[in-house]
Amino acid sequence: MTAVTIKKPPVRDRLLAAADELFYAEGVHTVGIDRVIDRAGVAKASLYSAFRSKEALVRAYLEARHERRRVRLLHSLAAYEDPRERLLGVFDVLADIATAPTFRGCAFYNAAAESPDGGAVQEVCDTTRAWTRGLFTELAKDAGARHPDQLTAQLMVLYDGAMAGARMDRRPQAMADARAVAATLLRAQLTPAAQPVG
Amino acid sequence: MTAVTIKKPPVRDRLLAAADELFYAEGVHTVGIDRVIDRAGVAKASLYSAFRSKEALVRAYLEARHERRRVRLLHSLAAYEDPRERLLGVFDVLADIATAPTFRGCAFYNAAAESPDGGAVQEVCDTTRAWTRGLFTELAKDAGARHPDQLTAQLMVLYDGAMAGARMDRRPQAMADARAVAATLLRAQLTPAAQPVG
DNA sequence: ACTTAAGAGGACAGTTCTGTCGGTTAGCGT
DNA sequence: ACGCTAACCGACAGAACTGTCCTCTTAAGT
Repeated sequence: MTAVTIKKPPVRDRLLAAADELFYAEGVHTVGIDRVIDRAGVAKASLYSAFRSKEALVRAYLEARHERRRVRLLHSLAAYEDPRERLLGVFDVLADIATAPTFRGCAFYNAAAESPDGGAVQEVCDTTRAWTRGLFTELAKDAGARHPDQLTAQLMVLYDGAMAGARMDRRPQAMADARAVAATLLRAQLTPAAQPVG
Repeated sequence: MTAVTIKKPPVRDRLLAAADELFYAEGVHTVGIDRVIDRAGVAKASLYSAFRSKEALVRAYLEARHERRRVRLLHSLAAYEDPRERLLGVFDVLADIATAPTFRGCAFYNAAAESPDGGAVQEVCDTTRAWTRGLFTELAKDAGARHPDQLTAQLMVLYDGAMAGARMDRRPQAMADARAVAATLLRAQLTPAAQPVG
């Protein structure tokens, strides 16, 4: 053996790519293993050697989604100079995502809708949402918000609502609506005249 | 025949009640017919005489949900005098709904997440959302909003986001967050100083 | 050239799902 | 008392699903 570097065959990647397309487009429960291995061009035994079970594949699919979105967001936001623009830039990225013809809403919410509570899916969702919340808090602080935690909670509502609305109404414009609301909220948190919300 | 009034046996109601609990709690695709008829205490043949197929049962389940929510909303909102309070009252109703231990987000979004696009589920969702949108528009006009259509779009984002956030984070407080944002938006649409968002 | 391991392909078991059908029981009006 | 219908029970067909296992091919390393 020549000090093999843990060996990383493209089998895993092909499986994840196939799972990503199918699971997102039709739901993790609707799509069976056979469909995935067919599209990946992989034997069933190979799948079960790469992943313990279908649930493990679903989990990996969601984690890969999260990682890609994380990178994309951070990369896009890095281009902004003004911290307020940067915060609103999140919704510009979402608008981009929602215009894709394959867009079908939040992969995590979708998976959670058809998965048992307390399972692996919920775990990944919690992690993902915690990261998003942390991002918003950071952005809110950088933008000079007076109540970053409150603004974070409100931005999460906008984030979730924009994703859900764009999906259900097939209307990417929902992202712009959310962005407009976010701009209003941010302005209110910077203007000294705003009163605390009760 | 004694001018039978289309006959309405309780079988259908028991089926719908069982379907409501199970489909909402675990997802329409996860729950099989056998589980439904078990809980309803109904024979399988009875189910298929009352509904053409499982899809028809799912559709009826969603339509019944919509009807109940419609009645509940209209009834609750009728108690308000001030039209602005009435608009925000929608989110108070949602807060009530989200505190129920069985709350698991929007039944329509959940069903859509695991159903093929363009099917019966999407149809019911479209109808439901159109009604909700109409309600918001009406409330926005009554409240004296300057741009009712714009406000409606934003309220839809808040509605969707509150439902999604409360579900994913197991945090009914998201409804209050959305209400606070709605109050800010409404105030901005009434104050002459607000500038158009764009 | 030989060895070895990875992966394709597919059969298989065991379960579960939807939808249908026959046989039987209970209730209800007449 | 009788007949009719609604509904229960269960068996069944046919398909689809997850996960395991076995065989054959292929490619890479020595």
